[in-house]
Amino acid sequence: MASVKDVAKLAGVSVATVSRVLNDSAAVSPGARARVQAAVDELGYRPNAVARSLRTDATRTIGLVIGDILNPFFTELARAVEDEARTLGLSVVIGNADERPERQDHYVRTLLEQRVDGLLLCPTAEITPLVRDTVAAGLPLVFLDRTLPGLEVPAVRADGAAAVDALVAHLKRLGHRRIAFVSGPALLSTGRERTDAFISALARHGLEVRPEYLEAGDFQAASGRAGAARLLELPEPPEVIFAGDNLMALGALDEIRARGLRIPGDVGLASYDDVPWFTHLDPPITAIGQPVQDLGRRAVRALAERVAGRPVEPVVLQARLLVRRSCGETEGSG
Amino acid sequence: MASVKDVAKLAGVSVATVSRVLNDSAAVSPGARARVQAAVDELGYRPNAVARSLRTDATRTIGLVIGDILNPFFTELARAVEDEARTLGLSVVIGNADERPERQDHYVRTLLEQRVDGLLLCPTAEITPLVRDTVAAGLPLVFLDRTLPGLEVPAVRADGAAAVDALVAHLKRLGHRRIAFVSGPALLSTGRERTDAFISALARHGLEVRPEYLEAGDFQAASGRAGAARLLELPEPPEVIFAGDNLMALGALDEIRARGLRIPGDVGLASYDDVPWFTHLDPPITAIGQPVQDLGRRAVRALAERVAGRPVEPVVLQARLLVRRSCGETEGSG
DNA sequence: CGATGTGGTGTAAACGATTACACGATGCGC
DNA sequence: GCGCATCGTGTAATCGTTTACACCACATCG
Repeated sequence: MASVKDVAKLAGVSVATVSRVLNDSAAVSPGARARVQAAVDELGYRPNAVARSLRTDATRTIGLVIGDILNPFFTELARAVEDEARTLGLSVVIGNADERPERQDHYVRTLLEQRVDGLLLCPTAEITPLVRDTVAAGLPLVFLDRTLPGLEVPAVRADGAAAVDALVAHLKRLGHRRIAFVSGPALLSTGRERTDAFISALARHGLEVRPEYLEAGDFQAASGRAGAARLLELPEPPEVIFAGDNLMALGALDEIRARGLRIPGDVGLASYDDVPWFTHLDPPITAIGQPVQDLGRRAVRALAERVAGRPVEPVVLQARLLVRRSCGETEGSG
Repeated sequence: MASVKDVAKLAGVSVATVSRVLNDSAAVSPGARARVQAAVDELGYRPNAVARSLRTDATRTIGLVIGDILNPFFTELARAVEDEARTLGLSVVIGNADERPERQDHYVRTLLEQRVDGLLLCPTAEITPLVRDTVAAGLPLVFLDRTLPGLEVPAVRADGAAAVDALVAHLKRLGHRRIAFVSGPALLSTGRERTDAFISALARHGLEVRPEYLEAGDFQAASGRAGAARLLELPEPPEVIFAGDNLMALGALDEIRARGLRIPGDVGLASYDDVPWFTHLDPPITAIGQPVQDLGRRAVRALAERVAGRPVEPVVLQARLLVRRSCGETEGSG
């Protein structure tokens, strides 16, 4: 593959001039510029980003470590990150942690070795030594969707407390009193926050918080199904099951269907996180939607600021309730 | 960030020895090895992959350019590719072409500059000059899912002819005669193949191929919806709509629902490509499933072979029919 | 007319790793 | 004790860029 030396030779100039033409970094005479361009075209020269990165100590690449690439929430998030990065001229290397801390660390390590300019991390579980070291080493880092307490790292996330409150209000209006929640892992900030939001929303609306209506899941479909099964076998089963993420909602849906129960007639279903196919189910699933596009874009911009050495504030966007028909019909909508 | 020089100084050896310890590339005395290890740990040294790549002319990174990251088929494919690559110690940089040739080329260009060791490409539309040049330049390349005719590039893909035939047989057995197909773009090999398979399956089963039952779509949901709308407004609408991919099936589903029609009572629906939520719909959607995991894994292995300089044969796996209930009940299953 | 820019260019030193080559110290066979 | 292989090590070149620095030619200004 042709190098700047080859281009220089063919154009009859020095490598410095070639580099100057390629980067517009200094004045070059029109003649030299034209000859360099011609040589570049003739040789099909492509700058070697590896060499450039070594010299400039910048890769124009960021890393994105997500929780689970098969979770449509993260897929959409990755897509948004890519889009924004591309407009900024950055490449994105995606690592799929598969919700496993050791795999998260694997990718963080690899990305570190690849010398990404910055890292977008959706942390899996608690702080690992590697993450702590990375922060300490001063690599530009931004948490996305999830945060880790006690680290000086800005986070870009969505707050769902108001939306959860609106959901509980909606359910109460429909006459429901017995509402169950299948939570995410307490190790994850999103897991904790959603549970807290649910509990305080119940309290605020004067509904009883029954411990047996709190099922612990792990953001995967199987746990949603298992949680739903336990809830539905309670002597007094809940009127509505609220799942802490879309995968657990899917699991709960399976279990409800497998038992031959009807939604919302026999039991209502709601989900944290909205995914496209929720609207295609019968009935469509009531969900709490996060501004995923914005989350991704803002995270990239925040990281770019950090890479440029500027301080950034945490970003908190608002999730919102999307009322559909899976918890019962609202007057006027059926 | 610490470099080999720092490690060498701290360990009291030369950089060559450090490198030898790190790569196990030659005999090193136990004492020196231990001192190097200690220095590495103390400094938290991480090798700079950028420098290493420059010197060794290998990045241990492959590129993957997919058609549309929001299409669950490609998401799953990307996941499989990542998994296999990881076991081989390779990193994957994903580019999302969004089904746009210019965006595909953008990523190919970037990946070329990043000097990936090889490229997995799900080509969007016809051969672009860049792709032709890339092949000519000798970069290890493997086509995945889709192929481009006339290029000396091995492809890893799934053949669906038998599955489409089985689908038509299944539909015929259920008493259906009027079967419509919403095709993918004829520019894509997968679009063409599926249409051909459909037409010859009809012929083989003695069913009429009616031109008005062939709707041209583009693998996106909107075109599936539009195609279904036109089909359903025909004087003699089809008994079953077979969509050329999962997104168009989604669009068709929307249109069918919007018209208040029942599946399969009023019209049947089948889809090429299976996605997890098909089984969660009511009724579950009959689909043709591709061995996505295998496709991804085989593609990575084929590319690794090419990178190693060994020739590889094209790989053709078989898609298979997954009978569910969206085209009518088979005896014994309802 | 000499001093002082300034525009255009080239030379060579980095960046951080790998590795060819050279070299001294041992061990071994004869 | 000599020759020779082997082991362990260090020096320095190299990969393909960018860029500090030096330089020359020319214009401008007092």
